[in-house]
Amino acid sequence: MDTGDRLLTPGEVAALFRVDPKTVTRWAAAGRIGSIRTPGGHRRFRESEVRALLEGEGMLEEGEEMGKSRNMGPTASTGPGPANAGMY
Amino acid sequence: MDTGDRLLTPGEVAALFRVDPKTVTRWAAAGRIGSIRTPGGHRRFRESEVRALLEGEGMLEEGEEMGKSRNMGPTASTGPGPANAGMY
DNA sequence: CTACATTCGGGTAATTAGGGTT
DNA sequence: TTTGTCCTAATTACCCGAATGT
Repeated sequence: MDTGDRLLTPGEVAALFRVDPKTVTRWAAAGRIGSIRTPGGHRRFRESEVRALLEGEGMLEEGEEMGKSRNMGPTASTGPGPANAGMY
Repeated sequence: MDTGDRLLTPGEVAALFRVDPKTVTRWAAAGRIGSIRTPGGHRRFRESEVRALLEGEGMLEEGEEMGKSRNMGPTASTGPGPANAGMY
């Protein structure tokens, strides 16, 4: 696996997540995503980390339509579950 | 590989379906539509999947109305079919 | 050096999530 | 069973001027 430590700008990450670049900055400020700062203060993000966040819980299970059984299974957090701090 | 399609916000999908954003959120929670979560917890939907759901009603003719018989037999499937888009 | 786009900061609306109810 | 509306809290989007990167 290529570590792919290519650095992405806030605008690139924002386009991938369909959010505002300012939002990506807030993620970095909140510690939800690692960031590298340039000497001038701008942020850069690792592509590998961004991709991991994108596919973290997107297209895993896709099988349904089989009976409407309310499967109260355990919360299967597949993959690197980011510590959700926002839970009231 | 990279799906490379645009992401839609719940409000966008709700406007396409003429429903409340809350309903779209319920669809995602029920697993009827794939969703990508931002680190902040908000959902984003793939435009290709949404369009497939919007126009996918025409290729399968399933005479199925709103549930009047609440008899959930073994073959009671309320759905147009497995719209699996996960091809890796 | 100038020119342009982007990204800093903060501050304030708009949207979304979640639960419960009709 | 599905959808719509109520609420509160969190997240996100757009506003500005100033600084940074190419």
